[in-house]
Amino acid sequence: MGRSSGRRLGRAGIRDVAAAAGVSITTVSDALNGKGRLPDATRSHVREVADRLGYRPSAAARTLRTGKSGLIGLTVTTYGDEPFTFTEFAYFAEMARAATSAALARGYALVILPATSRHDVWSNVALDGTVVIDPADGDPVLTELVRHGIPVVSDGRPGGTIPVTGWVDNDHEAAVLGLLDHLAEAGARRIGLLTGTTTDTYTRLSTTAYLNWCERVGQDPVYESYPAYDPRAGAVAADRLLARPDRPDAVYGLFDPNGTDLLAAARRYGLRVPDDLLLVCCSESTVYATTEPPITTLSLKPRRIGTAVVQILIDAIEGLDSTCPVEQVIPTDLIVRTSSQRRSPRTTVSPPRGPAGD
Amino acid sequence: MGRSSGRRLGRAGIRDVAAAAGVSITTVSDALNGKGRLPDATRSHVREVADRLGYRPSAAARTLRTGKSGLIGLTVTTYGDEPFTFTEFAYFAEMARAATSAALARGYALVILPATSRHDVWSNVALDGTVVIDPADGDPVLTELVRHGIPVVSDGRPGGTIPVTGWVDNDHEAAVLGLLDHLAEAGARRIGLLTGTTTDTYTRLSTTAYLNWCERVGQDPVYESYPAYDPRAGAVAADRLLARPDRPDAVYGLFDPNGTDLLAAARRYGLRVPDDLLLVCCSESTVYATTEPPITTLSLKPRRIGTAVVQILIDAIEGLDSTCPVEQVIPTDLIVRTSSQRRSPRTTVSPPRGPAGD
DNA sequence: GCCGCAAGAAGGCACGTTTCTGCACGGTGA
DNA sequence: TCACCGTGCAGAAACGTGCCTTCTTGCGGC
Repeated sequence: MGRSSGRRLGRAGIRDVAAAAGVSITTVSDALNGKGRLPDATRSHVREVADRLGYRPSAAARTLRTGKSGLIGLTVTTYGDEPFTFTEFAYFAEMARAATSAALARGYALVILPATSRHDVWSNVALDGTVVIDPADGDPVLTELVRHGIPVVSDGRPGGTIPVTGWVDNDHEAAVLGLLDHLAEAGARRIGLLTGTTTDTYTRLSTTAYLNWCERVGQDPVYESYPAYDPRAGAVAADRLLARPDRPDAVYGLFDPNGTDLLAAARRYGLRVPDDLLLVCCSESTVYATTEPPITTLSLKPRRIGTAVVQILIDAIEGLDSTCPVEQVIPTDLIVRTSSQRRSPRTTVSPPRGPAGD
Repeated sequence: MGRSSGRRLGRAGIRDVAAAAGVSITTVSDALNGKGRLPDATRSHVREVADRLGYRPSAAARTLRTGKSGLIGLTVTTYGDEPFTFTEFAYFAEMARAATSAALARGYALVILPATSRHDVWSNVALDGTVVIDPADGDPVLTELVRHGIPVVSDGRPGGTIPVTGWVDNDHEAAVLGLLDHLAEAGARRIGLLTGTTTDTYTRLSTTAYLNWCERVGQDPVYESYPAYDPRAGAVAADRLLARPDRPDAVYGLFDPNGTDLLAAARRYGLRVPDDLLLVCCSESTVYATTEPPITTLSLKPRRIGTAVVQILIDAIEGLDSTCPVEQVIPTDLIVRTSSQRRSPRTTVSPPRGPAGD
């Protein structure tokens, strides 16, 4: 007795609402959650009293009771001890935005958790599931999560043999092949690649696709690698690539800032784009629409990926999943701009061998 | 009896650890949390057993008991129904990164919550405090939070008279005045402004500072406004500004993409930068270091802001706060590049610096 | 020999919710 | 009249911690 109305330390609890409405706790719970069998009169009465008291159910108590927190972890890759990746701001921002939006629409919220967080931080938040961006081979965090039975959906194919709930990814191989074909069609004779030294799946798949393409068309690979997390190293690598004796007449840069870096390097060597050098880079940034010249970009469609990842994850959380892991491939989008469009009318380059389409 | 070892439905609980270690629940709790008076032998024994069982304390139960969740909300402004702001990707990413890092270092995690979320989503997550980015005048969400006694620290001065826990902001007025002085010193006679139609504090303060400066030096204001959330409108507005009969010979753009937009517009009108037009824009993006020419930017130091906001908030949460609201002003940083230097003595192309620097 | 003291550990309540179970009651068919 | 059933609601058991209180025990001082 003294408790329900006497303890006014914190916010109003469900007991206070029950007392004020003259009903039981059960009735309040049922009325507010739309459960049980109650006449509409009781329902509205309870709701009104709850509103009047400013009652908000305790998320912690509800989570404890139901086992569902409504929280989804968003694990971002880290370089050093800093979260996020340096080179893909626009990708991450777009992806996170879409994921946040999609989660919210289904009543979930996202918790940002860098992959390097120690276990105590992870265990300090009740997660219904986790989105992992670009999981590393045998990621210990990922293993731990799966071992604890928490649904995990990754952006990018998981490296090891970890039984993940599902993943969403682009077909990086097809994207690179199509892009290289596009450059060849525009007249490129020797296409170079600006790639990374990191071992993530995206870099690996893209690079091998490039090497395969080179082998198929009989071109010697021309590429430079640099640690993608170091923004300054990108400019240096771009410079190296264009300084080579076997300088390419077209370049594809795997990372977001490569476009401006390559453009600056080209300028430094007096190369005109696209006349002397064709340029494409993978980026979600809109600045490439207004550079001089505008640069052709490959978009990985982060918004579609972010949305798909969250949908799959929440389906799994709510038990709507199929038993087998859900794998979804999102098509990429090559936004063709001036930098990859040949200027001279037509140089007949024998098309290597059109496997698909013309 | 049957309960502790019989119920193997979920993860191991504190009871299981107590049973396996042959001690009481209290002892386990004390041993793992470093409380109570226990000999080191018991402590290490309990820890070992807990590790062996893979015990993770339930975050929900702990939150329910202690009233602390270790979660901090990160409220981002929304345009339409999409979270985040379109125009400030780099700022937001940097700020969020720093905030995440700072929070993590103190054992907290960040929850992304768009400002337009309805109340039920907010109440579904237990927050110890909230960071609000760029609060709007009389923001209902902000009011609600403060009314519920949740500590709130904002990035940017809060608009209304809401008794917020604290805020961190730049001195936008000083920044703009210094920047305009810099342009005037570089030889600008008529400085234009590319500003926004939104009513947020940043836009308002910067614009009035510009108008004040104009009045002080006796220059007619020359500015164009556009809805900052529409990326395409920026290019149009930049064009309008340079198409005016009273065309400025220097322009400051308030938003991130203004640099490339203005550069493109200048090119369109045959204006050379910086010879015919001096250019500065507010941006955290590194692309402006490698544009042609490199563009002078005003950095708002989002990393310092993000860190400061989180520190103030956590201090308040943990009761280390002073009673009065904490206000902290972060100095801005004008990164002078070619675009705002008149009569550059000679355009020496410097090779890119090595990654280690010197 | 008894009392006080302190270390070590256990008992049990409370946090606020959900939900299972079950009671009271009025109407209805047999 | 009685058994039966559906409706409207209440009691109380969890959920898994943290922590306040209490109990036991060994031991030294008077």
